[in-house]
Amino acid sequence: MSRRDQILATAAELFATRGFHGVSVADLGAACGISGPALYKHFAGKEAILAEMLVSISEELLAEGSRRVADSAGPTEALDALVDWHVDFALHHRALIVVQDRDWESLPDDARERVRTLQREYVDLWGAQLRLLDRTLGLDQARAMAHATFGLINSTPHSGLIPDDQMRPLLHRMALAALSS
Amino acid sequence: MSRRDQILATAAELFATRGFHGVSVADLGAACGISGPALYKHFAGKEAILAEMLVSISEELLAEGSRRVADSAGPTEALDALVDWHVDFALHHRALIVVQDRDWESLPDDARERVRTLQREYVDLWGAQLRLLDRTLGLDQARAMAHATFGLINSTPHSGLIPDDQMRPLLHRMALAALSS
DNA sequence: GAGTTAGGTTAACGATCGCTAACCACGGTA
DNA sequence: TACCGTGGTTAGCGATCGTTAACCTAACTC
Repeated sequence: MSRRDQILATAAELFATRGFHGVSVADLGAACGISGPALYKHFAGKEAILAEMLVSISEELLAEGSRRVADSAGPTEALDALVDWHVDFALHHRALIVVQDRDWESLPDDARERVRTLQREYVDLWGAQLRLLDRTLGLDQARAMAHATFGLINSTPHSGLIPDDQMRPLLHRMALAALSS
Repeated sequence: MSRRDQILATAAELFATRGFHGVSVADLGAACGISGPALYKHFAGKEAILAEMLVSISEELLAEGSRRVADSAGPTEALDALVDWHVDFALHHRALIVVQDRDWESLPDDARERVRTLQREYVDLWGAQLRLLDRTLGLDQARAMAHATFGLINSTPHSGLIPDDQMRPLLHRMALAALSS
């Protein structure tokens, strides 16, 4: 893992527990084993670290989500694949999930707009499958259902009460039940 | 509404959108129509504002939740009443819901411990009803299910895609379906 | 009418913030 | 061997932070 990647991973953990404004560049540097100003050899600034983190995970969520939908035979199978993917992502990147919906307001304008666009596409990816299952569902209602399901799955990092191999099927089952209601 | 209450309400809005560390006392004072240092006539410090905010909503959630469970005939009715209460609270206090699970790490030690205790009791209130419905459910599994449901309902403030009178039944239906899965 | 209190003000303090400047060590290369 | 880019260091800058101090004014009380 390059130093750059180490900084991104460490920043995700620190931002997740203390918030973007609650972590100083000196803190972040120290957690990486270097001094604060050394970070500027790898990133343009503190905001640039947050931006790269959030843009890349938004892209990854959307890309793999799109792939899974394309590989599915129908909306039921697609939603199952989407839930599986999102649960897997949330369990493997707890810190990133927390940072994404907590600190995206701290992004510089261009990155914030990019993340918002990617997230909207990801929500609509879910919404489209929901509307194929229920033709009476409105666009915004489908979006709201997708959003609520993200909330359900993303709440995982806060708890961590049971081991992952129990948490995964539990979240999968609850999410599908909520979407099918 | 007293000035004290105005400060608490304004702080909830600002903390919700910019985070605890992202709001200065000067910002908060200005949003209340007074100067920054004037806040110290009403609160011991910035952290004390956050503490009062989070402790009081944790107490309110637990108190009304307990009341609704006590007034219910059985676990199914109790869970329905709990969902109804939580959805109602989340829709009426969007800002507080956001601050509660974003900035509780910024609380001073004693308040953080108090909030954690109240939240644990609230989670167990839900968990107990879930375990009455399904005797095979473990304690931590029931807690995890309650937590996931909070995530589903609490995600509402982020979206706001559809009006409240549509959002309320949607969340209620999804939450109950998830809990009954 | 004098005194007290509640609720404001501005000024300023020390700490900490993000960031830049200046410098240094080292590995690869001409 | 001379040189240059990479990735570090420490010192320090200006801005902003939470907080305190000193002061002011209006309302209420004895």
